[in-house]
Amino acid sequence: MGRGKIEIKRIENSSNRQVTYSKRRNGIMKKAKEITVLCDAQVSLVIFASSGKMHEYCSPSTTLIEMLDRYHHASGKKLWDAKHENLSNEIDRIKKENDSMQIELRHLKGEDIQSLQYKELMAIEDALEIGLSGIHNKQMEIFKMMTKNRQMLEEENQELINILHQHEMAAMDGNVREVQSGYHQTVRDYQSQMPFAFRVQPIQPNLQDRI
Amino acid sequence: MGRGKIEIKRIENSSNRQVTYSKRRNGIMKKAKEITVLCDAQVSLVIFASSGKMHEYCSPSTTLIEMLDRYHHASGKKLWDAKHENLSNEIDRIKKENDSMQIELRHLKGEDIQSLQYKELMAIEDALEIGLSGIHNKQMEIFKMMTKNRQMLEEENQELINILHQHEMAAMDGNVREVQSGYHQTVRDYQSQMPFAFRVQPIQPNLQDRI
DNA sequence: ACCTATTAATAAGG
DNA sequence: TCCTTATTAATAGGT
Repeated sequence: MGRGKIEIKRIENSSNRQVTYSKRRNGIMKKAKEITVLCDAQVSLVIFASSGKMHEYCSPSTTLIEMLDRYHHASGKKLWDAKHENLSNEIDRIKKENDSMQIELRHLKGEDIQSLQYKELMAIEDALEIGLSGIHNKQMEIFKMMTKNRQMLEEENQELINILHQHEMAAMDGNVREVQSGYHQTVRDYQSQMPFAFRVQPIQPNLQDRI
Repeated sequence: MGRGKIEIKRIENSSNRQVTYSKRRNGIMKKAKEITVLCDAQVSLVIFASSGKMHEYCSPSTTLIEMLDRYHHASGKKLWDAKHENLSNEIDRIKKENDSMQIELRHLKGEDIQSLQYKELMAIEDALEIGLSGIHNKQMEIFKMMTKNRQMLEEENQELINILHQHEMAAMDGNVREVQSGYHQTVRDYQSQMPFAFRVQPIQPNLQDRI
């Protein structure tokens, strides 16, 4: 029912698929509402797009939970117990994952290694050394950054001292009134003659957060 | 879409209502199947007629339970009783624990450390060094054990060589008959004069498993 | 999001 | 419930 007939098979063009999805989703929702009104039926409709986004409809005279209760009664399928079992299984699975990670962590921390065999010790040693070298590289990187930052601050300081010195010299020359009245202008001039990097602005804005 | 237009309101004629119900129910089911195939969507549809009779559709790639699970996550609405709520909470808790362990593991392995702060790097470094020293201690222990074991084997070897030598000397002395007839007795004598540790018995029973 | 030619759904009747 | 068919509704493709 459109400009052409389409086969009922996955729409490969993803943007067409998305458009068709939302049109047809609206269509189904509308049909669900209509059958609810026309025929006194009760409908629960849950749709997940392939993107994972969910839409739902539930007839206004009921709730999803009530529908599921009736489903349970009508079909005999135990949603609750099955759900319970699923959750338990998932917990078991995750707990196992947890345990093995915990063991790995303890081994890396040098704990619980009494019963380990030589090969296992070697593997752990390798992992630790790789980790340590990664950390050392990162530390070196930070160290270099700090050194560079310190140098820049020192140069900036020196420059500021020089400027201050010039300022004092100018004041000592006795031209006090000009200095007082033109103070702000003067400072602005000094700023404009300073290279950008030496202005009083954080050069490594978040450096303090990392140290 | 029929011989005439109808208003969307309850169909009062009960037999008309029933006919329309089954036609439209089929229509919705068909639409649900179509959107599933066309758009990669997942649909769960449960319909109760006013008679109480139930019909359902669920996309073949999933189950109602799975859909409800996803519903739970996507909407945040609680469908389950307290028991299930507890299980869900436990899953969340364990998953969080899992995640933090995973992060810790990755850090110890020198992964994902780009965004770390200096203090954190130091802590990881300390942990790695402690772990490494634990591993080294254990390795040293194994090494000492192996060395000791080797020494004992060497001494045992020497002792056996000496004994063999004595044996050969006795044989060369020409007392061949006595050696032949008394062979087993002789060996037993030699064994009884060996210190316990030098007997041919595994001194570190499972050493081979550890190397 | 809107348009519209075309197909699909279905109301009424048997 | 199934068939038929006139009619309305949904929607595919394009803008």
